[in-house]
Amino acid sequence: MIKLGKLTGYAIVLMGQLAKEGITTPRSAHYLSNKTGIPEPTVAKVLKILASKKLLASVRGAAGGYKLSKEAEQTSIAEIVTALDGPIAVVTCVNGNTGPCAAKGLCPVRGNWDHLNNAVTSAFEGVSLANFMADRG
Amino acid sequence: MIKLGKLTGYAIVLMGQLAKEGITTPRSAHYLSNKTGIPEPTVAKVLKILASKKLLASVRGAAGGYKLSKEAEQTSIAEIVTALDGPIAVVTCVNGNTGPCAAKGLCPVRGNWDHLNNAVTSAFEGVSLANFMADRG
DNA sequence: TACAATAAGTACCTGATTGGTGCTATTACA
DNA sequence: TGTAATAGCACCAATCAGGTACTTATTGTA
Repeated sequence: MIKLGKLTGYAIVLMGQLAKEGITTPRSAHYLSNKTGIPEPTVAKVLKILASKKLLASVRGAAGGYKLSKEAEQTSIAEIVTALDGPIAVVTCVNGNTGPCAAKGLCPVRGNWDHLNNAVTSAFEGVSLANFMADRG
Repeated sequence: MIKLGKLTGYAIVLMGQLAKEGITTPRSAHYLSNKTGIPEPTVAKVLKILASKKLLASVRGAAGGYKLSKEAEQTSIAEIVTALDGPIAVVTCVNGNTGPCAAKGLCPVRGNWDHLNNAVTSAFEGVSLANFMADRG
């Protein structure tokens, strides 16, 4: 189904929420859980990952929380996806990964996966978080 | 990881092999297994699926097998992916699917997934099986 | 100085998805 | 009539992702 992980979906939703709220004051996991309906432990997990990848800035201690580390226009969906699901790769045997591909020498299309991979990657890079928020009533 | 299913990878490899061999005589699952290194039962399964989706034409009986139902130029990767992994959808809550999205009313980016989805879909549609075979030594 | 609120980090459990296998029926050719 | 091949099931097993819990670290406030 080519689907992204659920967590990636949550990440986009959460960052979308933060984009709406602005980047002034940090928001806690508890607050964002209420706002989005995503279970709090899961929200916390996603936010931690995003913070570790520098997509969110964290403020520790009482009255702390998370906020966007840059404007919504500057953040591409590709960055969020990469943070959650790792590098965008449609098949496991793309370049570099020599081990598990049993059909190494036989694969008649070997080396051409990159072509497809780049197409998908640029599709994600072409959409920013701000694009996501744009045409909404 | 945005990855396609393994079977989808096999499918592209197998169709690539058939493209190389031409569409004259049918090739058996046994033969294709030898050629590609993919285990025979798995090859059989993938070919069955591709045939049921009309991407391959099957010939039953002795000396039977599978061949491409159309030229490699006419077959997009999107068709193969759709046959194996179902419709291309990056998240489960894209339009129509109302049930499982718990954040229905809350989701701040609701309705904008299509944007992303279309980008990915056209990326797959833009690559044909022939493209895959093209620049190979 | 103590306490409360909150993020950071780690580890684990569980359930769904998917890859893989096997069996039986059916078809066609020699 | 026997053999070679696909068709169509149903089933098993393993991997992986989602979710949860627990502990530690940090900061503001009383």
